[in-house]
Amino acid sequence: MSTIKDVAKAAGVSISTVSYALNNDKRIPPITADRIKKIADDIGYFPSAAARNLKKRATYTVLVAISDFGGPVYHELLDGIHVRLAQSGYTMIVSTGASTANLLKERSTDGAVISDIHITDETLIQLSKSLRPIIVLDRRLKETNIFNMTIDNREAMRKLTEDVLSKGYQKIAYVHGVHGTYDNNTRFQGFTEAMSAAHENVYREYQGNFTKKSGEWIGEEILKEENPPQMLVCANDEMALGIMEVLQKHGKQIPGDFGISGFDDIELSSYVTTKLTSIKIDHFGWGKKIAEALLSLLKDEDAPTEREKGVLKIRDSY
Amino acid sequence: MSTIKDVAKAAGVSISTVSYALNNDKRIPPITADRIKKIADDIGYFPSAAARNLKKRATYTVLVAISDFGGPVYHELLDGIHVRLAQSGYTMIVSTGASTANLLKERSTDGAVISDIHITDETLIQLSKSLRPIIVLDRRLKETNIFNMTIDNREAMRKLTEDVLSKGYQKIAYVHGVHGTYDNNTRFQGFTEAMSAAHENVYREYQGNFTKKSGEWIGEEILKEENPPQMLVCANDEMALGIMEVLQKHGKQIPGDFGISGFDDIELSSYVTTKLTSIKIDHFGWGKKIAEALLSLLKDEDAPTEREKGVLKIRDSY
DNA sequence: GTGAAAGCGCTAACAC
DNA sequence: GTGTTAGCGCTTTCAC
Repeated sequence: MSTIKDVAKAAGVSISTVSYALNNDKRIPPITADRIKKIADDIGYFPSAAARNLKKRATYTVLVAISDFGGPVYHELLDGIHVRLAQSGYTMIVSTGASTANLLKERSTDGAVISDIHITDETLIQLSKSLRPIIVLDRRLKETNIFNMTIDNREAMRKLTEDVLSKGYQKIAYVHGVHGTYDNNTRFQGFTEAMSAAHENVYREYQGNFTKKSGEWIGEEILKEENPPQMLVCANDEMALGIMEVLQKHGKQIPGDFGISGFDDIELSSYVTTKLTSIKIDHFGWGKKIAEALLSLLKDEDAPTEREKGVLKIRDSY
Repeated sequence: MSTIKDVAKAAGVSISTVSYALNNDKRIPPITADRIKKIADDIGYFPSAAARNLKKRATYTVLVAISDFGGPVYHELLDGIHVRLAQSGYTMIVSTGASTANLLKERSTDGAVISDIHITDETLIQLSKSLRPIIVLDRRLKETNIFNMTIDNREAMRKLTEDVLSKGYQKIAYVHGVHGTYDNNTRFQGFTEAMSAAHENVYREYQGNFTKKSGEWIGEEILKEENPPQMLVCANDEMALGIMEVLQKHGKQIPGDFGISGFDDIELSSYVTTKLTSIKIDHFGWGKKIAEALLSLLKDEDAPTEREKGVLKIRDSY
């Protein structure tokens, strides 16, 4: 492993000249610079990130922390963030679980995007004191170095619920995701808002955890009920898909016997026979906006951090 | 942002004592060590990764490079790697595209696991000279610091094809994934081996690219044929699912009019009505083995890098 | 236009 | 048991 010293020696110049040349400093004439670059190349020299980071107190790297690699929603979001970051020469790294805490604490990146409900608010607030800009996607936090970019769940779910209501549905139940999470709370808020406005009572509430499995359990539960709901407004697509699968397997018609709606409009919905009515989020576009905002924050500029809108995709499931 | 100096000053000791205390050096008596740790905590001190990395010439971080965040196969693999790495105090970071090259070049991690066909062999070989252990999952490379851990595609696909043959199928076609990739090549090899052994001709070959969309196109193509194949052995599940969807949508029976098989046994298969016969890979377990091997290599120990076996999951699609 | 040298925040050898 | 100090590989100020 060669260092800048080796290059300097091989080129017969000082290490500072090598540094200037490699960083395209205008003081070095192109001829010299090219010669040095050529030599560096031949030697197989690459600057050490550790040394540069230490000296510059910057890493040109951004961390995106997610709760797991399985979620169907992350794909496009990560792509969106990555694309925009790459344009500006930033490196994006992704982590989960314990790794995330390590990376944040030790300032391995210049900024971070957090979408991992396993990280507590307290940890984040503590960390925000050493790591400058942190954008959170999965909660709302009012803190100096923390910026919020969330999806306008409430508004979207209100619209969806209004649409359900307009179709004449009664006995409308709500299927919760993980209790206490931003996404679940705000989606439920939008739902109740629309229900109250229409003077409708919430017929029943089910407690799921955003997974397809939890949807399946709820589906079984519904099958056993004497007076089941007519309509199931679900906090996300995966649960809706789970419920739908179980109900259909038992001969229920959707729509007909039951109406179902989701949220997120995940790609999976296209693998399924009855197309799910859902809220589509442009995760790729949103990812680009998030990166854009983070880039501004890294330059100490203000950044727009408005809520991302969802659009109602009416299909066949109610 | 506080440094080790601040802690030393606050504790009235030298920076080396702080360093020793924080790294649990036995020379520092527990009382002192605890006092110093407490102070570090109060100050909100965390060691800088950059400084430590530079000094120790190690990062205790491992990179996993994948080709995109969307693939349904990566989820469990990443979880498996992460779990094992975390046990040994290593941090795992994941990257795609341009970011991967940056991280590898600048030695931001101590080792790497590569599953990204966009990275050329040449790049990898060049990089392997500075970054010590690299495990590749998506190709076979014989190079000093590069280790191969691949799935035994050939053997698995041979078994599957033998099973197809034993069911009496004729007019058997193969659906290729991305041309030239390790996975596609070796799966096709296994297929042809079994076919030759049974003195069967390959009825037809279709060229897909591992995506569901490409499966759909192939499905359309098949519908137009006068003498379509009876059986479609696909290089992966996603293409098989795409074909199945199109054929079923046009009233074809599976099995019956067509038999179909996949490879990978992705979770998605469970969203679909006709369960796909496929090769199940224990990606989580494999991930743990990969991490185990990398950990050994990082300690300069030998590592077992045998091929991962797949198991045939016979279900309903042929 | 180029070089000498300081210093980023740590670790660890060595001295006491 | 604790402190002093060199040095990891760079960037950048300041001289020349």
